[in-house]
Amino acid sequence: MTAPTRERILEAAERHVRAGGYNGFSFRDLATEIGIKSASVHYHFPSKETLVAELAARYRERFLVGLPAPSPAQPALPALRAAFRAALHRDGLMCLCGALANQTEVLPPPVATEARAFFEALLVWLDAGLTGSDVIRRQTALASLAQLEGAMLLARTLDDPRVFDDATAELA
Amino acid sequence: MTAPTRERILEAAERHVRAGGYNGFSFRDLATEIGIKSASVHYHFPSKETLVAELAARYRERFLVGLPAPSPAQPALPALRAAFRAALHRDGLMCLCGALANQTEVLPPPVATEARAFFEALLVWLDAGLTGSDVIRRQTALASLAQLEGAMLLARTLDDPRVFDDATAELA
DNA sequence: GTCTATAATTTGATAGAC
DNA sequence: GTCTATCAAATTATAGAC
Repeated sequence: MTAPTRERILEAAERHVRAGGYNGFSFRDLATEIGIKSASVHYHFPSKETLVAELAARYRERFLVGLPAPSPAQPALPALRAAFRAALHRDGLMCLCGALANQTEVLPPPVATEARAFFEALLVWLDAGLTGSDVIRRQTALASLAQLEGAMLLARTLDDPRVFDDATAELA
Repeated sequence: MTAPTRERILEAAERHVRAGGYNGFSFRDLATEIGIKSASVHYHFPSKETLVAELAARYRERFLVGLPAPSPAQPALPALRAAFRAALHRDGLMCLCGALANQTEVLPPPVATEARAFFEALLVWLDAGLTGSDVIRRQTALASLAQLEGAMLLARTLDDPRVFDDATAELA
């Protein structure tokens, strides 16, 4: 009942990126953790760049699938807050794309592109679920997304998940 | 009129950490940039851990000195927003402690401690400048700090400094 | 204070056997 | 698919000459 190796690699890599960013782990770390050799990791993913780019794309897709369709019955901000909260509370780690976004300058371009796409997708989703003028919707979307990512960051540094709840109470 | 070597090392290191976090640069990078050898960097700072911990402490002290004393005439939130905005616009980089906070798990403990102290100090400063009940002041302080750090992160990933202004317009 | 030289380890990656 | 073996480069750090 163990997941296929490729999947276990992605899971281990996700934990590591969310904990320490792109440069915070090695192929050997992943290999040791799942009980294989680093050469076997390279069999599944030719390079680190490839692995993390796929990881970020997968994270974005899954995150978006988990969001409800925008509707008056399901206000956008509480729904997005719940999604971020779940990501933090499930394993106490940063948002994967937030962890990457923080180091844009040292990321391989394909990885930076994927991380950026996560935020652009969320801004589009938010815009569709908000009301008001173009300017107001844009500012609200950016402000909310900033607050959610920042709240995860604070909760991580201060090592207290309740910090997230307090920092985003107004969005609930 | 060139700054002393020790100071130039700190400046180069600050740029690198703010761009790519703790693992995003090496002593050789710093050395090459300022025109010396990496062994000379070790003369000024025995280890990378020492260098970055001092860097974070210095960043915190300077940041706090740049903030006005809390007073009714100088509302806290716009003042803090201006300070973060200046840090971003001066060189288009992340907050140093935000860049570190994002990788708490892989930081040497002394560095993680310094990064954390930055946020604790700002929360104390904010609390003194806000009004309302204990709970309200705490939530407002956390929410504002989260929004400011997140806005810097978004501005970096989306590569557009105006994103910060839009994401924090309500704090002005 | 800065250099050359170098040690010890880690890293991303490849070749080829099984 | 996974392994052993290995590589070239990079990284943190030290010793000792100048």
